[in-house]
Amino acid sequence: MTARTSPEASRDIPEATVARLPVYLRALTGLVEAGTRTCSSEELAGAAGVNSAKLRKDLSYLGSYGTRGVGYDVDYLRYQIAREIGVEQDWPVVIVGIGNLGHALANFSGFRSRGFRVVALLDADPSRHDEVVAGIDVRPFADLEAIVREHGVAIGVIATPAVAAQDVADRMVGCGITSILNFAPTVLSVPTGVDVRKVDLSIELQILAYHEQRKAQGEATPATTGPGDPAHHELVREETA
Amino acid sequence: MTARTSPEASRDIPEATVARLPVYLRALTGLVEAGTRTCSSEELAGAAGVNSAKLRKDLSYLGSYGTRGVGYDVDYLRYQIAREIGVEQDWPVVIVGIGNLGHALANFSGFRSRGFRVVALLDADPSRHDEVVAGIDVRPFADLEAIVREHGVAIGVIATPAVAAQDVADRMVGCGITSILNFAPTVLSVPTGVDVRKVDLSIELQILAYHEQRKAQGEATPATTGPGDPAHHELVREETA
DNA sequence: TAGATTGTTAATCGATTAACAATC
DNA sequence: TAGATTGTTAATCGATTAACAATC
Repeated sequence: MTARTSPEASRDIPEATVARLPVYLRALTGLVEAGTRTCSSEELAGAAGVNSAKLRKDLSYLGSYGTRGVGYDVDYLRYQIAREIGVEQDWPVVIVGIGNLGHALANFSGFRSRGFRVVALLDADPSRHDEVVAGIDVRPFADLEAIVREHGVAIGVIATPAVAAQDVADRMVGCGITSILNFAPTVLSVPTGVDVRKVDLSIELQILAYHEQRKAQGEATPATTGPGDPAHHELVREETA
Repeated sequence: MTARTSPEASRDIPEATVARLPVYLRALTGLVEAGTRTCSSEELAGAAGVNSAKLRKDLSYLGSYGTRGVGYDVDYLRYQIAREIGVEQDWPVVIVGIGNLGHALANFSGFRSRGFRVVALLDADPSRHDEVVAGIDVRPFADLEAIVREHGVAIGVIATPAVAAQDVADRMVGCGITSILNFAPTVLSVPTGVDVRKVDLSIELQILAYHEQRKAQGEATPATTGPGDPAHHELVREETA
């Protein structure tokens, strides 16, 4: 791997901070594109949607990349965060399951610009092996091992139906993949040392529904109204105004 | 809204617990479908991918729905959690932005079974207004207000490009939507009282990349290897085995 | 009654935040 | 020097976990 420039600074970054670094990176990229050379923690925090105390605390885990009284050099800080995350280099990824969602993921242009390169699309369904999606051939799932070996893939994306996901994960782990992004609505079981992150549409919506329900409860509650009922809606409107 | 059966039990559920309730709900639905009548916290926790102490603590915020020495009635607990989340009723949602991702979301079958009903697909691009996606007409974005009023929509999904997302959010908020699920890679600014949840592919992958990079650092580090390099891959494989 | 399992307590851990000394 | 802003401290808050009394 690339030589480390600041070997000790990167130890033990809290997980909550790690999850925000990509947000800061994106905000900084926006500032670079807007031609901004320098920014304060206040400005950057605003762009990232956090408060400035949290931002400064987060950045302090990486090192001291700002200048007191001045702020941060946008481009320099962007580079340092990208390096810390590890996206100065390109990570090869495979996507398994080329249904509607797999199509959308394969066509997602943000991959390339943000440190990732889709090296293969795999699907178990032979009828999809003729397709070319986003300029990439869809290949049989059986090719997984060969592709992972050939490209040194460490990150896999699962976009299959729920029933297939555990099998796909097992095969991925079996051939050396140690990070999985799972879009299938299942709990995956993987050995220690393998990271799984989950993106789940229903869960996100249900979390919103929970809070929405409670907002509605805070209002006057005519027994006959509810979400989906136009009368209910007017109440929501008042609360928001 | 529907009358509350246990008015005091649902106050102040911690956010971390709220985020896990949908996971428990899904696990319970799986158990119901498998014909399981009763389960212990240990079993349910296993199915949900958490430890049993956390599960019991979480459930304790809802009330006492288990029986000591016996466990939980699967169907009864499933109902109580669904009611608590608010998905015993159907929430009408609109999806704005019918590109690749919007297509995938519109076709996502889990909506219906999990408490949501897509009542409209909207897109600003007139060339898409002929399309029918998942049996639903794609309509002009200008119809948003009328649709929200007609169906009492409280939850909106944004699947547009990043540049359009803030405008879409403003319009949604303006016509009474108070919960937004945002797939566009932008920080949305919304007034207090409006909930936004964000799903961001690049961020998830970058979080994985960070950990992946650190796994690689723990190994022997021949200066010339890195991810994407087959030699590197063999090292990853050893760590996982 | 004996065994099993919940619901709760209390200790621990991690994350957030405001305040401010350091310093440009 | 005076004003601005970082990096850090310390207090607070929230989440996790193990242990166990309650009780079926």
